[in-house]
Amino acid sequence: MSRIPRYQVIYEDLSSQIASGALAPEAQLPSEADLAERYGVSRMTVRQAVRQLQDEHLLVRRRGAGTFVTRPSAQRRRLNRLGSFADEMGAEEHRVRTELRARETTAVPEEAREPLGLAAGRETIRIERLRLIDDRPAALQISWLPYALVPLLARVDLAGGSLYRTIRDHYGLRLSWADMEVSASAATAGQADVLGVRRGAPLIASVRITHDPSSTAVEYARSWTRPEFPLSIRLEA
Amino acid sequence: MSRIPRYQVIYEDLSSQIASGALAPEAQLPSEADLAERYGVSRMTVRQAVRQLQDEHLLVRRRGAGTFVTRPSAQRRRLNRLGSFADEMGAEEHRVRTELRARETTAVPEEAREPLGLAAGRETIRIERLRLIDDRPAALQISWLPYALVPLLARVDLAGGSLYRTIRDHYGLRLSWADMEVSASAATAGQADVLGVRRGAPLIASVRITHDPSSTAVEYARSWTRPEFPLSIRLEA
DNA sequence: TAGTGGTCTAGACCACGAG
DNA sequence: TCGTGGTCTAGACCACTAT
Repeated sequence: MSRIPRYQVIYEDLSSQIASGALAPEAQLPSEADLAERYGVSRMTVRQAVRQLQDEHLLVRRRGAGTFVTRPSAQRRRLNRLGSFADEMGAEEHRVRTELRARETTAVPEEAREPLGLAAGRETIRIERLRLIDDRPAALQISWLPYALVPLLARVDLAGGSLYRTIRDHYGLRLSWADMEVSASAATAGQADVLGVRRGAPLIASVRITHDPSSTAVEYARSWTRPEFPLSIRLEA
Repeated sequence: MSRIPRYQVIYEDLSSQIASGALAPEAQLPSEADLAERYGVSRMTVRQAVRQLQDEHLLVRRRGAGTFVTRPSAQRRRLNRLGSFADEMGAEEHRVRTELRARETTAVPEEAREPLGLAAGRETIRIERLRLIDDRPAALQISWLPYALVPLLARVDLAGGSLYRTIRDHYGLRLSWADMEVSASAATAGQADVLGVRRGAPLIASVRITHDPSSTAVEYARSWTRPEFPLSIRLEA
């Protein structure tokens, strides 16, 4: 008795056919009715698999015409995905190192109260990290996580600096989406010292609130990044 | 005979109930079976409406528990989609005005040559605009477009400052995607003067290369934005 | 006109969460 | 245990595209 949904099986089959090239870019898929017959399911089930692939921009449906594999240019790796710092910085090309500067239990700071949905005085885990790229200081990050969601995180080993992997492996928390605000600020004396820039030098300043699949806020994070390490975003129409 | 799908009607009804507060944040919706009965449709139709709202993070479904209204998160300059400046800034809430500071034909600058795929000395249209939000200077933007793609753009009326609409209406160019890099910089004397900040003040600095559906680069643009107008990005896992 | 995807029905059984 | 959302069926008619 398989516990895997049928549409998921179909999704993975079509997905791997696209990845392997068996279904080439621009190629037309069999009609939904055909696919339903081949997989021995109803058309609605096929549609659920196809919709998932459409959401990932691997397939395009054209009413009256058919379903087609998208051109590879549109399949390019999304730079706008929620990922670890190493992912974002392109860890393939550069050596990313993390220096843990502080990890402690503190009352939730004012600025994080509302985003995290915590009452004043509630405890959080505060984690301050310096990110280095090719041994050069690149970004200072401070995260606050509700203590109730990640108890004892202050004592857990942070796997290679990846907070996301740690809370997934230790607490089963999956991170699903984040709202991020990006601005600019002048380096304070403390930031300047840590990041190796002059006081008042411009930094990329950002605030991020990360949520789990049920939209519970899991992390409030601020970061300051040297301008030589810009953020890359791909925007689609 | 209505040509609007029923799930769309349900979607809009629920959507406006959420917007008006009739369905408050954290509130539980009636069950899918209930909604189906109320709207006089089958459950699958209700699910289609709810899925759409879930995709937009307005609702959260929890298996075994119910469907709930999401807590709202601040809406700022949304950057997930390629759109006009007014779109990004949320033109409903704020008055966005554009001051055209320069429009001329010039040789392609060095920095834009490779992104636009132009040989040295080729001509471009250069457009410099100041964006004001509620009459306060917010961003300085300079765009270069290959002359060959938009001949005589220097003389065409720029509809309310929307370059995108103008080149679509006059040249049939549709913009499909853009790569953007966001960083920070210190205001030069000229930028400081135009934007009303002190020289050396931090600004959000970005570079964007916009493409048409066939991936031809249509625009190379730099902009400097005051930090009170941060960019907002939603990241998905 | 033939074939495609878009919408929709009226059921069904199952997995999960809360009390 | 009971109510919820998750999955799935076997049909149907419609809107649209290509020929």
